[in-house]
Amino acid sequence: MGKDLDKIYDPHRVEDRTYAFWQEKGYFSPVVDRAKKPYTVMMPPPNITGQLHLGHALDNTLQDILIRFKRMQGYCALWLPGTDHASIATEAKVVEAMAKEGLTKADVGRDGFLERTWQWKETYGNRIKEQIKKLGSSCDWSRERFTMDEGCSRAVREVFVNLYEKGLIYQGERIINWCPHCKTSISDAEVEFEEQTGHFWHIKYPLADGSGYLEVATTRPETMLGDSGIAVNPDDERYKHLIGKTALLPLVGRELPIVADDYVEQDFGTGVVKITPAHDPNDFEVGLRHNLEIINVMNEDATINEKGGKYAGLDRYEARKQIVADLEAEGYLIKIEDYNHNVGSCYRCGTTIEPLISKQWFVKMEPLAKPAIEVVRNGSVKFVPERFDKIYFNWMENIKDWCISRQLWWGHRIPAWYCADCGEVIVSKEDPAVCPKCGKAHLHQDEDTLDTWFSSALWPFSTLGWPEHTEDLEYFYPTSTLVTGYDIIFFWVARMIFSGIEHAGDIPFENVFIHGIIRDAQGRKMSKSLGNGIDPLEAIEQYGADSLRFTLANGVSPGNDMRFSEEKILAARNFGNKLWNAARFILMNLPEVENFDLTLPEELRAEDKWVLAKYNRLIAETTDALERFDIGVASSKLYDFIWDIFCDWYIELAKARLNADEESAGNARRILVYVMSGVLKMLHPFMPFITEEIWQALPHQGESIMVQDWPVYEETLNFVAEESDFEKVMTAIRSVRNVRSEMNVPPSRKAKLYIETRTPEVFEAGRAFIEKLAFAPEVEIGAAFALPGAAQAVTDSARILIPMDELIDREKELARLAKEKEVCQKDIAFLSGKLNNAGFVAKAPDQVIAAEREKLRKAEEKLAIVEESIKNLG
RNA sequence: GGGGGUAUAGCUCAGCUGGGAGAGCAUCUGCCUUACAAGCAGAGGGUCACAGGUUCGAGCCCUGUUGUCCCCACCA
Repeated sequence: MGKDLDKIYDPHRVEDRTYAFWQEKGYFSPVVDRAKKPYTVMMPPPNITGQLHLGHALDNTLQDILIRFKRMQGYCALWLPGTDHASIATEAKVVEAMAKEGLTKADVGRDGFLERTWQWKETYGNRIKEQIKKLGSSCDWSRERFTMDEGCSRAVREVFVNLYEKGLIYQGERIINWCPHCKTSISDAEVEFEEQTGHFWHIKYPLADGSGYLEVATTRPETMLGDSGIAVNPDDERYKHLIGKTALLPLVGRELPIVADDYVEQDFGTGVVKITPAHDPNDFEVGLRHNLEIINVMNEDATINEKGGKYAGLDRYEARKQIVADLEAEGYLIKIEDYNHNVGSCYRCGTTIEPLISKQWFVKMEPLAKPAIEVVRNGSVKFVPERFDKIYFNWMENIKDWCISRQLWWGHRIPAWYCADCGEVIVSKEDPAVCPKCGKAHLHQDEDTLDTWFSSALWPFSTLGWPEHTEDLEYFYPTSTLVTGYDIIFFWVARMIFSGIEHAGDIPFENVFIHGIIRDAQGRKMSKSLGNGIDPLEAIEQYGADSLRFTLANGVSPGNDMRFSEEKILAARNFGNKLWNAARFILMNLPEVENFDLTLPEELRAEDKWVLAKYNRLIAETTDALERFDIGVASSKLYDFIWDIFCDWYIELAKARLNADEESAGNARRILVYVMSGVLKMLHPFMPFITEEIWQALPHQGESIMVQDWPVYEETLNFVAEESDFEKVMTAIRSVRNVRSEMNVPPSRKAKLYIETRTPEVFEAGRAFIEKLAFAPEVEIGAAFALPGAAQAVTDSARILIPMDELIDREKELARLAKEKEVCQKDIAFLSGKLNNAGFVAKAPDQVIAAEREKLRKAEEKLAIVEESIKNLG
């Protein structure tokens, strides 16, 4: 890393090399140190289904910012990375890939399929890992985990068996959500509802005694093949007399008992409901209450099975058409109404789910949810922003049992065995050789695997070695902060919370930092079908990882979605370049880099104290914002300071000194380096590569910026009076520039300045800067000047006369001053009105009143100076 | 049906515990003032969605209305 920097920062030259350097040094891998406090973040493991998208980039950037910040603050910081096997999603991808070769799962068999899927994991898992590295993520690769690795799999078994033994996992016949495309059950959380336009078919169900018919309305006529009853409301006068009688199922002829159940609402539809226990969750409940037969009429691919008689083999929608046609032909169809209703679909493939009765494994949720609600209620686990706890409570308090078995091959196989001889069910951590009941060896393992979220739920502790009591687990658990999107609070966050409490004996994390999703410039969700997604790797390729990170961080506001656009990343790129050039300037002005005095000089000048006071405040504000997870605020504070305070002002001021006497120049250099280094450290979590590159080039101590101490606010740098004095000089400079600009005077046209002021010492101290920055070959400071032909710049502490060669436009000048006067008068009226208000003076805090008095004083002073100027003109 | 977010400059968004509205981009003007034209110096531009209320004082707190986005539930 040389001393001379290129004119433009080139991320390509820096990033991979720097990342490798950090890794070599082992900075990402913390060693358990009891003298330090741990700070732990578990990376939400990306699915191995493909590649990272911008959402991952955001999630990763936020985590890296926190972990780098905490590491610099002296915590033993662990960020543990990994990937998720994503059972259903990955299986679908592999099936799809095989289909291109003309193969199916059945062709290759379970073992063959798993072999292919592990191969997939190898390829895509590694690709994702490389992508995470490209972002600059300082996660500990030596502790990298995979949800199906040996340790995580062991944790899964341990948990399954523990829950089973406590009676919290059970097997049962329930209505579950079946995806006919993925051919597996899915949990309630995995179903997405969407309103669709459909129909209400009104059908005659004749009474068995021939005394008439009941009118039934249904949205899914094909399910009638599985009807086993008719229900009406017990209080419905229209149908009361029919309760206990039977009706005949059209087309099929089955007798259906007519039962009374509160579930039926009298004023919805016809008030008569056909009951299909095998294909509707509510009907299932009604069926249980009235002992109705459960008739499953569907196959796993949503075709009608043999119970459907002549409709057997037809797809569900084809069957619907036929049935409706037959009903009509036979006179059972009364009418068809348009009807909008919500239809559930599989969150992975979008296929309309089919509620089916099926034997599955479930987790009994209520006992687990209770303590999980409590830890959020009592503040042990905090959501940031807080409002997400409501969403969490709402879900947890109404939670239903969790269907965890999946009819998939890729995943953790359910550790249950069935004895072919005696029918015993064995649930065990170790594979059993023989049946413990009958001693025979005819065992076969349950074919199903577990919901992928079952293993993700254990992530905060399974990754640390649980169920072993490892040193890592003892030290790093509970973890500190979980960073994730609001879209997986139910899937993941909630399940980690109850799992942590239940199995690891403590909350999994203290804070849940929730961010939104990234949308495109028009605010649309990024999606493959819209083709509006932005590939983070392309963005990095084009603008550099730091630019991407800064864009994401700077735009984030906790819990809210953000829009991503070319303009924003361009602005971030420009910011990096600004920083780069500031560094170049400093370096160009350093006689040597070695043996440079990194401390502050004893003697500080007005502008030094001014910049140090600002810098000091920046430390407090940035640190505070980061502690509060206000990442976007922290980044914009840094941006503003670097651009406005440091580059636009302090560097410009320093230019006036660097060619002056050696002592002043030397001090200026030390302050430039001091402030720059500090700012680089604070910016490092956001833009790790460029800050490292610059820091290495500047005079420094230590081997890397990422292991430097985080800057600390110091009371001794809080130069309040000097700061405001120096700002008088700045205001004067701005005011002169303003006047010149309004008069269209180019900087090349110099003009001498005469400064009338009551605080000449303040302007005396700023003389050199005024000359340079207000384009004056010479500055005179005094109490009174008589220069009738001069333009005049007015501030609340000075009247500055700018004599130009040519005559000024007296009318224009008068108008400008009159406007200034008017503004002053308005200010005075406003402020004195406020201060004369008895209520304000009596009730407002003292410091507010004092501040208003000060404003009034300044306004009055400025008015006096403006009036003097006007008089001077006339 | 229930809950939540959001409404601020042409666009994207800040605005900390209530103390005279800010940034970036865009627009206009003038500058190659040798760190940076990926830049510098200026300028214009806002009834803070609407209506009430609390307060000495409201973009911020309360109530209601409207627009918009989202989550949950799911009556066949």
